[in-house]
Amino acid sequence: MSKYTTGEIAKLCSVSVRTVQYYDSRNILTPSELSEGGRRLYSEDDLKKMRIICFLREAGLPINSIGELFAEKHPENIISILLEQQEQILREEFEQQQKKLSIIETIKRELKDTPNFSVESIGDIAHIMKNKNKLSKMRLTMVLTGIPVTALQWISIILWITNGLWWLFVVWACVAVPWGIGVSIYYFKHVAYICPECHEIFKPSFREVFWAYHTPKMRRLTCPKCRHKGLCVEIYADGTDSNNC
Amino acid sequence: MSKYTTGEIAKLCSVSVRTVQYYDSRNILTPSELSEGGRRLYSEDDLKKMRIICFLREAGLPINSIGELFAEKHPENIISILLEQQEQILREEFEQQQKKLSIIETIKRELKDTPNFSVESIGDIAHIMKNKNKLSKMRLTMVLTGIPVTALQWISIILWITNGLWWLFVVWACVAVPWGIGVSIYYFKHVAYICPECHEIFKPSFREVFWAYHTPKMRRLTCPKCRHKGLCVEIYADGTDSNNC
DNA sequence: TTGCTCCTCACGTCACGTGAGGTGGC
DNA sequence: TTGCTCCTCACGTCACGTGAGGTGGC
Repeated sequence: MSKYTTGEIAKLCSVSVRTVQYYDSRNILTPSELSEGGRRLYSEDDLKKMRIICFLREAGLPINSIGELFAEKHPENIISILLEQQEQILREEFEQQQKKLSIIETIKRELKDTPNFSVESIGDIAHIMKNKNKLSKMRLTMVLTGIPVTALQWISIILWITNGLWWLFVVWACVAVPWGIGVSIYYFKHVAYICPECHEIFKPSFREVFWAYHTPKMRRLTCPKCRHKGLCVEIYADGTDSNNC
Repeated sequence: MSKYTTGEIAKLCSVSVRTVQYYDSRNILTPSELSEGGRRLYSEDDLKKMRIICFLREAGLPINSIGELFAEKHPENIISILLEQQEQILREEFEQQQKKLSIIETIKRELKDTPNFSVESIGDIAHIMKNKNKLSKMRLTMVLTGIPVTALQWISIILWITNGLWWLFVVWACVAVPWGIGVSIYYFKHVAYICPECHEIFKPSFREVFWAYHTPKMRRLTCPKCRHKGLCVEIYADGTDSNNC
């Protein structure tokens, strides 16, 4: 029966000598024999065990778990549990990776598109990304509540033209006008804007918002802090004032 | 200008007080003021900076890099480099994740399919996974070299039947027989088998391999160590003997 | 005065890597 | 005898977490 030294085991398993020594100190794999000079001597079975340990480590299992596995009388019983746990952990890490990548991609895109990009712009991106879901949720809700109102509008118009039924249109108007005002105020209360110059987050007056030129995601406003006038990105903001967003 | 304490900054950025203190000690974010009692006081700008730091950390950037970024006079120049690096790292980690997951999936599958699964079986799986590519590469090479031989076979048969051209078939036989023997020996030299009982890796005699019942990936053989007779998984093994595989 | 928050050490995490200084074995 | 390998401390990594024991500020 051939015996292996620390260095031989290390080479055969493609790890460092230090790793083999470390596994001994942690009682993960203790050599089956010691030479008179105190050197570790590993058997063929030790080598096989080491190969299994390295393989499980490649799967990301922590050495403590591997140690427990081998200490167990019936390792078959706990191995499936360990594997399930590990798979769960890996899937969670996977989601984290996706998040990180999406942050990097977003910053890279802004870096390309924004002419005078500064480090502060990253703060703006953070704000936009974090409240993106809330903002689109709110926008979607508005569109959905708008559907019955719009439906009533068309029905009343058609009936007016075809049957001369004018009073339904009046009903619609009585509903639509307060609805429009209410929705606008609600929307206005839940958004804020980021100044591209000084990166201040501010809430302009309702009148300014109402009349300002805008694209789906931006609006031309004047920053109350630096007086810069230009397109400001719209973000979601909880009611009240601009300090708690 | 309002001032924030350590705890307030921590709460606003969803981190621990310890993290805020740690960033100070590492000179990532030092408070712009200290109270008379020696307490950290952060300004509005500090808060903004902290938010950017936390966001970059969410992207997985190491705090040292973030610190260097803010120390730079023109951070715009190095941010894209940092992002590229980080993306590279994430993509590599991603590949690692895939590898780990595939290992776990493979063990789980074997755990289901193998009736008397033991920890040693994991060593077999490691062997099979590691040499899978080499084995399928060798098998593919054999199939590819077989194509011209088979083509010649059919051409010679057809010409014999249609034109009575018998000598081309003789040529084919003179090529095919040595080719068949050569390929078989080559293949035999580059495979070994794993005993499902004692997990020994062994190379049986050519005759036993030749006559044994087999499936695409297994062959019914007798293990030289434990004398168990059963289906053994075929694996790739470099020439010579079974010790260096 | 009483909670609450904050302060600074100082050690722990995880799986080793990296020397330092000394020794075994061919 | 000379390289080479191996041995054991002991500290470093990374971004904090977790007490301990003491103090500031409402």
